Amino acid sequence: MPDTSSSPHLFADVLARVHAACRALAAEANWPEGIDFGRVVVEPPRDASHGDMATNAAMVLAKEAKAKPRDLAEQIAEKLRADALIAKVDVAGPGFINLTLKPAAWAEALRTVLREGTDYGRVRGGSKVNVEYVSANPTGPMHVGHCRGAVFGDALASLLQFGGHDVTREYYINDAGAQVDVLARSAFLRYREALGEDIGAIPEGFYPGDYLKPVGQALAKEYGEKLRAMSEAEWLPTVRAKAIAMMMDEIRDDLAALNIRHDVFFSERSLIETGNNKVAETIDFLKAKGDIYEGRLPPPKGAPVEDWEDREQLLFKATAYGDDVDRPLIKSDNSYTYFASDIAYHKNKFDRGFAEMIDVWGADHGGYIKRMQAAVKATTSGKGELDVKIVQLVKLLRNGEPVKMGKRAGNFVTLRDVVDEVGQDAVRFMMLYRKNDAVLDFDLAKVIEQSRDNPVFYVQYGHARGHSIFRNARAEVFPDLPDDTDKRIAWLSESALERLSDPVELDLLKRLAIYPRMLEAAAAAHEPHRIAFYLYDLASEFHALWTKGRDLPYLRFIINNDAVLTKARLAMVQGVVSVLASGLAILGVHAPDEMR
RNA sequence: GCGCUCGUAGCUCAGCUGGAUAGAGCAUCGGAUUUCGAUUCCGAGGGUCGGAGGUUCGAAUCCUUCCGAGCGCGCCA
Repeated sequence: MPDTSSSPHLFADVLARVHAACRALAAEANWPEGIDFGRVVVEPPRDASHGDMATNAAMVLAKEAKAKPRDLAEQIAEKLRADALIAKVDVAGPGFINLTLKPAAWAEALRTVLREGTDYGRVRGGSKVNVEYVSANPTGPMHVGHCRGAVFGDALASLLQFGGHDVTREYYINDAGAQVDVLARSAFLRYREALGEDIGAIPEGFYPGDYLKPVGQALAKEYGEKLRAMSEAEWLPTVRAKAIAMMMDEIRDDLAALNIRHDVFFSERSLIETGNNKVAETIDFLKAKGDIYEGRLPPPKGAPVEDWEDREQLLFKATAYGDDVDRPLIKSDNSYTYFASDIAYHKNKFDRGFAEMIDVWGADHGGYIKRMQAAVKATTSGKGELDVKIVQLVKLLRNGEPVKMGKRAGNFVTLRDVVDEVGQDAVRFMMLYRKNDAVLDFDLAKVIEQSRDNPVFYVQYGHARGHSIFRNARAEVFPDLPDDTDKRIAWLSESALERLSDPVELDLLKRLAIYPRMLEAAAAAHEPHRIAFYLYDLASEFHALWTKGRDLPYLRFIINNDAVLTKARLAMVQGVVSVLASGLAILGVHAPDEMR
């Protein structure tokens, strides 16, 4: 259980009070033992006129308490009326209990924001989680297609970290299959080219991209003519290792352009090292459990396979764990299938202490989920849990028109091209401003527009506007308002927050109070996009309040002849600024002090 | 043929793991704005939540079944 006591927030607090009321009632009315309060929630009602919060306690508990929901609601409501934090309790509809809090509760919520600063909403003491993302093949630079999974995985990792988990960010390097041999042969061509040989057009079946030229040059510089004299079997391991190392450097650079850094780069090849063959070990392990057998598979349906050969082969009993068909582990050439090493890899994660694993994959790998989850179940005896997050395709547009593929680096737009054109912040925010499993349109022209159309700008501008207000306040009212964030917060925490009483101000405070609850839900669901939407809403509410000050001068943040009120409002602005900065930090997007 | 994902306003999408009268942004229409520093703000119209059944106090959400779209479908990673 995560320890939430270090970060009390209003919704958790009220939920605890509702629980207490129910428990008291349970004792009085002799409810059966062991009633589960887990389904009781406290949430903001859809319609604000119902109050500040609503709970479904009576409806959820009615059956077990053997009471009618309405009656039970009345009894719980009666208990809650005695609560010092709660101003009004109503029972409505089928048995909702609507709560209206005393205004002081919202001031207190703001005080919590200021006190906790960048830790507001943070939870401590959670479990170990492994998030594996990107894992692009080391056969070339990253292209736009990789971008979304990279950003998503990174933000999810940050979100879980903020939610108290001990997170490891991991990259699985597919450096063992046939593809990296093709890479090696392609690099060898470039090596011969670097030695002055005319290699002509790159033949079919090789990687044609210019990005392998530096590899060839590096090989020429390091080995001179030596490799050329060798047979392929002799030079291949050397060339392959060099090419993979250089590709991984390039990929790391690409990721750094998005401010993404992994903790662990795990090599697939390391799993099948002679003398320490984890794949063989894993297969033996599953054999001992009876999850592996020699058998035949029916030919695949759908698209016909020309060279289908019916043969006896080593199969993993995936169907015993929810998959549709058993899966082969060894190819006809006696090497392991990708799946076989992937089983060993995930078992290895579990053995390293990760009972919770998250993999981020592209949409084209959707068909692979069941078998991988089956494998995790089998290798961990059900103790390990794998959640696979699929990120859908990104459609790259410019002013609504699909972007033609460039030919600079092969036949794709590189991740670097996109980051260079629109910037890291726009890429990161927009990749997260959509549910991960929905197709995303990414318009290169729109994301750098400075308007409300562009949520990146809109949210960042909210943060900048807050700072603009501080600058003005310093010039007009409080020359000693500190510039340093921590000092400013300390300075503002002495404000008369009870002066914040206008309904629109209270709405803003309520929005701030929800932040920890939103984070909790987003972390539990593995859905970082909720943060992006929350931030947009918060910024929107803040901008609206700012504009209101034009028509209604008494709502301006800076009131020249009322320093006390001004200070309270600056405290509120600070609350907004803090939360915007916090949320943007989790998404990995900068929170600028001014827009340029 | 099978599996996975998705289907919500004219368009692009949210909808807090089952809650009350389904929400934003574009676009359309109507207003406000010589600004604490913008590129804003307020309001209106617009919906059979793909269709049909079911589960229960209650369904966009869960189940079944159709329809439609995308992805995938032995030894490719």
